[in-house]
Amino acid sequence: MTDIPIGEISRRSQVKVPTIRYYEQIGLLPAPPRSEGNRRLYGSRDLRRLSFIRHARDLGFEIDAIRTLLTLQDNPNQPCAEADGIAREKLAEVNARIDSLMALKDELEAMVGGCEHRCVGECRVIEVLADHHKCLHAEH
Amino acid sequence: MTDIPIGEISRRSQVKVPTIRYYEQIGLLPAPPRSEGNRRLYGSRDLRRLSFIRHARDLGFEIDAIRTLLTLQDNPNQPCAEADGIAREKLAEVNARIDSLMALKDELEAMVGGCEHRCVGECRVIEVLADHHKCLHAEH
DNA sequence: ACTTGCTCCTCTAGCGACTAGAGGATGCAG
DNA sequence: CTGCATCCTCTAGTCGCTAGAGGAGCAAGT
Repeated sequence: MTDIPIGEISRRSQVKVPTIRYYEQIGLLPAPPRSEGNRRLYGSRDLRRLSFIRHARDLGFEIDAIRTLLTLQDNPNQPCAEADGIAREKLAEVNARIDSLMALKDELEAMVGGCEHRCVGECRVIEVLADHHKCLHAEH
Repeated sequence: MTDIPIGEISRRSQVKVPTIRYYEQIGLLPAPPRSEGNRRLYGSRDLRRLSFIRHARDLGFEIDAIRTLLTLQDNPNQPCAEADGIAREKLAEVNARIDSLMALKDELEAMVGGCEHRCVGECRVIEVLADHHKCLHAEH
């Protein structure tokens, strides 16, 4: 499992080629050795690291948080309070985002449902956007 | 309700001063007349437009969609199918985002709950991120 | 008249996390 | 040996702002 070219590691990790190069550039992925023809050659360690990154990105972790997580992963003898903290923070963030999206969903549903499809002058979508008091939720 | 300076219209519309200037720059808000001392002077029409924009942004509409919505608002004699369509699209998007955030929430909760807080070597947070098969949801 | 302190002006550069494209080198199959 | 896929580096663009420099205008107090 060694000497994997960038295209193949891209396919296997589901991370696009330019993104992999970008990760190298910002120091998230170590620069791999090169072939005689100057091509990057990756190993299975890199594949694991890339999959880790991709998975964490999918879950909405920011690059900086991932950087911390990767450092933790590299020295496994430390207490994991920090990793746990990062995940907890993310969880709180996700919950907040769900809440506001649910409110938004209600509002959009009311907009779409309430419109009689005649002309813009009477359109509820436009009306609601123009006049905040027509909102279901007053918070925002 | 005329000759409102940028700071006041910012306070009233809840849109930050640089953002208002940015909206002018990208042609979302018309350039207002200026005072002798070259200061922007807004009217209540601008206030309504800015509130509309802000509200739509809060609801997650992109600038381009808002541009369309504003054009529609400016000519109220057209059928509103387009505005309705934009709102419907947004609704579908929001629903999709809620779904994926709910999945994410489950996953994060399992991570956080499952960790025994000893050291990184045994941390479930790191483990789950490193190994996709430990996920609750296989889709991503 | 002068100073203080606030608001405003323009301009440029930066953010995050990529993505797109130019222009060229390498590698491999037929 | 000819195509074509893959790779390289480099720069610039995306979106929706945000930050900061450096300066001008304005209103109130002394």
